[in-house]
Amino acid sequence: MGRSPCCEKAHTNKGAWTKEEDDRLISYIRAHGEGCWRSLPKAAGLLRCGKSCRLRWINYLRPDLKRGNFTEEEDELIIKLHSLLGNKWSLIAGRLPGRTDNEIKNYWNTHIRRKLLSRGIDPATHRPLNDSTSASHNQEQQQQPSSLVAATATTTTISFASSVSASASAAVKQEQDTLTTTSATCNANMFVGIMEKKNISMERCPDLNLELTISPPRHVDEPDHHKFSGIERSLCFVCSLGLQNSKDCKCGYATVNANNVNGSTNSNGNTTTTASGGAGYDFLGLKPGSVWDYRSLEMK
DNA sequence: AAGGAAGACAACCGCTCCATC
DNA sequence: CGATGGAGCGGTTGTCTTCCT
Repeated sequence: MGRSPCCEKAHTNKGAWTKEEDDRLISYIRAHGEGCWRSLPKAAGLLRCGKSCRLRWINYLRPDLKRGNFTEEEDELIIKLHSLLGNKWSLIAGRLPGRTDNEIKNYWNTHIRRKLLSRGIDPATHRPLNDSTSASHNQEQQQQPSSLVAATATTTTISFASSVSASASAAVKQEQDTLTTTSATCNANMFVGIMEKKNISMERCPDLNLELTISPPRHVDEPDHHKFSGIERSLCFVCSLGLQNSKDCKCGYATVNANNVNGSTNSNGNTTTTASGGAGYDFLGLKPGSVWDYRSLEMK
């Protein structure tokens, strides 16, 4: 296609940033805000590529960054999220306030990978290293149509490695409780479809129970927009993921919601509606009362 | 004390996604 | 609807530091 380079490499500095460059970048962003990274270097008087400026700001200079060592809780959360999301570092970073994707990626490669290996866990699959079934299991999943995978899945728990800390175990237990005590039926095929659409590989969730029944729990203070035509109903799994306008919606929310939106719809047609107040479920640490908008994970 | 190995992390590169024209 | 460009992401590399012999 032959696109132009993002900057004139001949006239840009590379390598470590100097204090002066940092100061220039900070003061410029303080004055003008983030964005327009391509034009920022020139405007700020920096001999740097726009991408380099963006990276320096996001990974190092941003005022809301949390520096210092990762806590044990953060460790376990990263492991848990990685088992769900794979190498989606930006998504994982979105669940760890003050941490950047680059930081987490580096930390994973230098610390957690080794930590898991020492526990006898494959960092890539989150299954025991000597588990001969894991490889073939994954292979089967890749070869089979998703519907077949769903039909043949028989495990009943979501496994986040075997030797997690007590606190992480409690968190997992809480999520499992949330997942298994809800009412509406999750169509396994639909779930696989969502996972595929969102690029979440089923390989990453090897033990994920595809026969889960899943929905937000019922709550006495359920907001009115969950009561379709005045009748209280549970959201289907698609809607619970924040994909209320999806054609995969099975609960009818999409249809009803088209006429009764409590939020906004962006140019993609993706609703950014969230439930206000009321019911609480905590899938991946969502605030009580929120419907999971997948994009909200990208918090940078 | 010196030098090599390993670890840690900042930064770069190339690709993809998405909005705009 | 395809081309284009900006922004963001994930993989990889480079360099500095620490550890070990």
